[in-house]
Amino acid sequence: MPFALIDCNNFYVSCERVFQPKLNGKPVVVLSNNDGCIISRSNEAKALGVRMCAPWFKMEKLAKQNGIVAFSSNYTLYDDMSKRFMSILSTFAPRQEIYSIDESFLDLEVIEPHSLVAYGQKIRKTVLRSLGLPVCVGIADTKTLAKLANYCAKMELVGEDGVCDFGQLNDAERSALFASISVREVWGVGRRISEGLLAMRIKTIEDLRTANLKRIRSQFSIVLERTVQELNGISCIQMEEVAKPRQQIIVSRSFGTMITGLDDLSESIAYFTSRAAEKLRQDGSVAASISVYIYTNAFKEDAPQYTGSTIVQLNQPSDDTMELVDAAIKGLKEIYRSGFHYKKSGVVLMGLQSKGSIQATLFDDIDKQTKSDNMMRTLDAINQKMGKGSVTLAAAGLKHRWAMRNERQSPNYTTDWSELLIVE
DNA sequence: TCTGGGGTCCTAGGACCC
DNA sequence: TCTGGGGTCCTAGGACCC
Repeated sequence: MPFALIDCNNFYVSCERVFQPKLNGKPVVVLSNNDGCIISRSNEAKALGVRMCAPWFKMEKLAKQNGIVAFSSNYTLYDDMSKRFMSILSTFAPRQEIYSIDESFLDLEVIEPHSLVAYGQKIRKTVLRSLGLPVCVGIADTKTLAKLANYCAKMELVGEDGVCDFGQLNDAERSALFASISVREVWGVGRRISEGLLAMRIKTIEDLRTANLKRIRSQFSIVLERTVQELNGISCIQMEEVAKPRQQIIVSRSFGTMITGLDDLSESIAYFTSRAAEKLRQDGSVAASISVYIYTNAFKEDAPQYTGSTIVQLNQPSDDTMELVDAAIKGLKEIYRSGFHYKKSGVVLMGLQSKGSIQATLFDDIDKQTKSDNMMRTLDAINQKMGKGSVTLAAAGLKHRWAMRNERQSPNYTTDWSELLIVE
């Protein structure tokens, strides 16, 4: 029962290139929030030795020498492109699991085994033609293998034109292929686990596939045991068509400049909490508690370091921005210490539950609750219509001295009429 | 000067109870 | 008073992912 994994090549870079085709064939990178480090690279940038997660300030010289074009990340654009991508894919299979912003599993059970490769090609061509994004397709009997087949397609190890179907390989071919790839490339095997595996002399994917299951279970966990099963074609990880409701909502940022005062920190916390509360209401959820944290810059080893964090319980689960901000500021005051240069702060909404499931009796003051709901609905409606952050709490401030840098951001081509691409 | 942000799941260990 | 085992629930931290 074959799964396909479709993954966009260098997704963020490819999104930028759709609107600036002259960048095709050129080295391009996209930077993280705050223009901190590199999170997406074109193949040409990879060929120049630009590493994933490399700090941008260390790469600027190389960039200048080689004409690397850098963009600040534009999540509004990427999210919109992602929605279009997922919508196209949904027409190719009865069941789809959206796995990340640029990856999706499809259930290809209904496709004849001998025509899977051609079907994969059709998916590729359709996405490229209608959206301009290059993708690779991996096809196999389990999700773990489909991820691996996708990797093989991307690296051009087997398959052709960006499609790899493991069903086309016989046992000997598969073993030889797996023996040539590091175990680190397996979905679910990260740095620590690969180190542990190495100590057991398990280096390649073939080593892991043929490893003793009981030993894997006892030395590691049931998770890795399932991975080994999946490498052997036994499907243990099912498709999840309906996204589970989120368990927590995090909003955090590094600051564009160091800040020291409680006022600036309070502004940032109020602002982040407002954003988190918006997401919470979009999900139709309420939070039972909120965690607040602040960091100094760990990279500045000679500067005094401090991290503070705390969790504030709400009187009752809430989705009201003002209540959440009050709680967050209370938490911040507990953990704030003067005399430090702060680099980052953040909030986490926790204990999320569906608003509908909260018993009416919990809302002891119905009147107050209705007022709050109306206020939040209005707030969200205005911000939706007029743009993010049009109406905010005074506590979130206007100066935003802590705001992140994003000096190289592209326009919101697809979501803002005033930023449409102009063809000259 | 300058080093991302947002998630999930599992496990171990402590608190508490019988 | 001490001793013991077993169960549940919660939380913190680790590991992983994109």
